[in-house]
Amino acid sequence: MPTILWWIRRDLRLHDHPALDYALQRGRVIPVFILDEALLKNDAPYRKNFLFSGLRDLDAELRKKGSKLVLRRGEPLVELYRLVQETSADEIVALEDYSPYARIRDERIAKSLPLRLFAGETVFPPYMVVKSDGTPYTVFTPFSKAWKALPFVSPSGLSLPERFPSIPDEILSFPFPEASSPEGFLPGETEAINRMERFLAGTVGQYAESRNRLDQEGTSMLSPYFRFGMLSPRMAVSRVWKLLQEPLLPEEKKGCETWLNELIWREFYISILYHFPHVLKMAFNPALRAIEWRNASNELEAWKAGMTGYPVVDAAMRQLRATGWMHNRARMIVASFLSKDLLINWQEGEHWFMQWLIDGDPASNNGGWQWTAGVGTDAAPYFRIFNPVLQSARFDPHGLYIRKWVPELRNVPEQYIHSPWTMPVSLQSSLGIHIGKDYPVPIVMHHETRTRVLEAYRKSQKTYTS
DNA sequence: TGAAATGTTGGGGCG
DNA sequence: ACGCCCCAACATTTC
Repeated sequence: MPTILWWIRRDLRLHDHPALDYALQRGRVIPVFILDEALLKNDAPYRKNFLFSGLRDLDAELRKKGSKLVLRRGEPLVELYRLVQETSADEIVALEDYSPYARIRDERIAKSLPLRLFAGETVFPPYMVVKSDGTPYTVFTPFSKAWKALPFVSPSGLSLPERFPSIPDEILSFPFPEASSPEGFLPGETEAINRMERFLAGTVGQYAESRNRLDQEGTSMLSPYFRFGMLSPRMAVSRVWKLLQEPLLPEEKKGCETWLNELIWREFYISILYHFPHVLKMAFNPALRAIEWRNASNELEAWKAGMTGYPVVDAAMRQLRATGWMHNRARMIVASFLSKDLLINWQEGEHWFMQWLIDGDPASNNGGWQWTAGVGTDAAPYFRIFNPVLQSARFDPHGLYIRKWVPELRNVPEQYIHSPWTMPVSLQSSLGIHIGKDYPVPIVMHHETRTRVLEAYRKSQKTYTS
């Protein structure tokens, strides 16, 4: 009976897993995770904690079935080579990982070891969703049309065996690193599936509207689970397709379609990064690569710390630091503020998000930043500039989100909560909140920065065309 | 998956 | 009654 190493990377699940299904059918499965030493450095603490506690959860699930997760540390190629020798494995299976780093790594490994890859990070692999001439889509709407036209196959529903093959004790396995899962995000596929079912049973009905509300829990909050493959995207799409076939209120139908679209956006950006890996280094739009970004480290620091003087921006940036998560609408607002109002290179924000986001993923994060900065594929036109005060009033009408994350403004009346610097001094005194002392004066004025950024973008375009 | 600037319309106050 | 002005409300265009 052949021995097969199941190399786990960003697919911490047992359900709907083509590589695992294959391995279980073919022989004795040894689940392995290889901890790259680079991962142990002191960055991305929330994401790392979520991953580590996710590994523990997966190990616990495997132990219930008589197996376990073998944890190794070091260079993947070296460790896999050793493992193949130790276990006399015949084959290594894994899910395709489409990030540039992973593709290079896997290609190298496949040259010297029997590595067999299966699709599963996305519903459709990025090389499948292409135009008839084979070139990739760079605009979302045609991409999503082509995506929806591809033949969708629901997860096989293969039931997993009660018992997995046991793992011989002599296989070296490191102890799991200490980690506690970030607040609000229990790790693991059971939690992921429960969350999705709760979402589909309720919230999705108002999703089209409520997903934008900063003061409500209107989003699915599933991103960390997709990030680590604790939830299969194909499973999610299968569930939402099924729901769409049931009789639904117009609002519910709209909610389901909007959520499906979000799942397709995820695949769109995975596809963009797959076909255009250079977007990690520069703007997708060549005409906007020559923008003269401001070098304003004090303003960048104020943005990072949530001390810009714009309550909605500060609330969001503090939420990120405190929890590792930020509401999607808030991500757009703070990204627009950094790139447009402060005219600071969006890549600074991209890196900061990767450092702190529990769901940080190069494809979605880069895609989102390029979109907001207006320099990416199918990007918001660069002159589409968010007014942080209007966004705040529209999506946090009573200032509840602000009050939660910027407690020094807790008692500011609704009328002034989005722009506290407009409070009369007498009111500031009676509330005991002095703008400039207890909470910052805005570091820039939006109406002034608008013209500045428009000029900078225009200049880059002009340089490019001439 | 905007917002600001500019243009148009129509009702009401008023001489 | 009529024209004029103001301005809010809405529409269009511009960035």
